[in-house]
Amino acid sequence: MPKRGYHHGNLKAALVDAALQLIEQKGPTGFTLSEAAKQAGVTPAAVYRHFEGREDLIAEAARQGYEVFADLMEYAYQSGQPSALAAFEATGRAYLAFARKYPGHYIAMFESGISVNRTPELANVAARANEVLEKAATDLSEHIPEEKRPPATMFSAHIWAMSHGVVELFARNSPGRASPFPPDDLLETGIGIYLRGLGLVPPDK
Amino acid sequence: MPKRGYHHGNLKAALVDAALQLIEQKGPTGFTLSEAAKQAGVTPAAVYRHFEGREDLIAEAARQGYEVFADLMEYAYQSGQPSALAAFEATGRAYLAFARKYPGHYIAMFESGISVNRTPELANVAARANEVLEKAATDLSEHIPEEKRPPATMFSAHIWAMSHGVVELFARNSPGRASPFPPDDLLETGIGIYLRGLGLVPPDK
DNA sequence: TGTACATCAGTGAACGCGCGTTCACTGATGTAC
DNA sequence: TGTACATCAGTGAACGCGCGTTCACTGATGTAC
Repeated sequence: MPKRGYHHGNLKAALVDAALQLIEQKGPTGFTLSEAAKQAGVTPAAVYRHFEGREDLIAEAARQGYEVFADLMEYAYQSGQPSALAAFEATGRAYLAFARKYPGHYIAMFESGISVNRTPELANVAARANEVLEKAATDLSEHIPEEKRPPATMFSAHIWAMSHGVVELFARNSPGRASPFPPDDLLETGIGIYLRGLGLVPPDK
Repeated sequence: MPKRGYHHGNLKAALVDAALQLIEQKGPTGFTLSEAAKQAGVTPAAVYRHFEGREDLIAEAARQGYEVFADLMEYAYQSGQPSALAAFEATGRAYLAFARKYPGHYIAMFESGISVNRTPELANVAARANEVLEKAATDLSEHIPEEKRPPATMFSAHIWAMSHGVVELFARNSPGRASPFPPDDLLETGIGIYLRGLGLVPPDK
C-alpha cells in the first residue's frame, strides 16, 4: 500500500472495494460504513464526499456487480454461438463462475436487500443481465416443437432458480451444510437433465 | 390480548412468535432481541430467563421450523405412497408450501446464518428433514436403469436447489423483482421437466 | 385453613459499544493572471 | 516563474440512538407443615 497524503486519490473505488470485502466476509449485515472507511484508511465522514450514505455505497457495489455480470453473460452467450444449446449452457456456467469469483458483488446484488429499482441505472443494468439469459432461452426454445414449447421466460426462470439455489445452498460454504458434490458438477448435471427433459439433448448418455 | 400480571405465563413461546414475526417483516438482520421482548410485553432482560441470548432465540425458532418442516415432508412423502413418483412430487410441493406458510421459520432456518451444527438437537432435526427428501429421491431413482442412474443425493440436491431458488427469487416478494409466473407453477413445471429428463415421466405432454 | 418460606419469573437501571450522520474546520490541489 | 485564490477532499469532535447484556432487586406463585 503506497503512502498517501491528505488526499486519497482514489477513495471512491477504495470504499467500494472495502465494502465488497466486508460483505463477503460478514454478510450484507456485517458490513458497516465505519468499518469500510477504516479499511480504506479514512474517517467515516469522508465517505459522505462520495456517497449519500451506507445504502448508497452498497447500491454502487451492486451496480458494478451487475455490470460485470451482464458483460460475462453476454460474452458467454456469444462464445457459444451459433449453437443455441452451447450458448445456453455457457450462460449457465457463467452464472456460477460469477458467483464464485465475485462473491461480494453477488451478495450485494441478491442478498443485501437493496431494491433493483432503487435507481434507473441499477434497474437498467439488471435488466440487461436478465435479457441475455432470456435471449439464450428464447433461441433454444425455438428448437422445441411450437405446440409443446414452454414460454422462454419460464424456462429461464427455472435455470436461474436452480443456479441461484446451487449458489446459496452449496457453493457458499454455508454454515454446517456440507456440499455433497462440487457445485459446478451439480449445476452442470442439473441443467443437463433439465434440457433433456425439454427434448433438447439426446436422451441417451 | 388478555391482561396479565407480573408473570407472563407463556413467555418463551411468545418470544419465539415475536421473533418469527419480526424476522418475517425485517429479515434476519432487522430482528432485535429488545424489539422481540417489547412485542411480547416484557423487558429485554426477561428474555434471559428463557434463552441464553439473541442467537439462542433465533436458533430455537429455526429448530421449531425444522421440526414442522420435517413433519410436513414426512407427511407428504407418505401421502404419495406407494407411488415413488407421487411421493417425490408431493415432497417438492410440501417444500414450497412450507416456505410460503412459515416464512419466518424459513428465513430463520436458511437465511439467518445460524449453523445447523449449533446444537446436536438442531443438527438432528435438520438431518431428519433432509433424509425424507433423500429417501424420496432414492425410491424414485430405482426406476431408472442402474447404469444411467445418478446418485440419489445429487438428484435430491438438484430439487432442493431449484426449490430454494424459486423461493428466494420468486416466492418472496423480492424488492423490485417481479415474478414472471406463480411460484407454485414455476416449481411444478420445473420439477416436471427435470423428471422427464431423467426418463421418469413420459416425454409426451 | 393459615402461615412461613423457597423458588421462580419478572423489573428497571445501568453499562459500554459501535453505529450512521452532521458540522465547522483545514490541508492540498489546480488555475488565472 | 510566482502568487492569490477558489475548489476540492479530507479531518476530528460531537450527536443521539438502540443495541445486547449484567445486576441486584422484587412481586407472584407454589408447597410443606
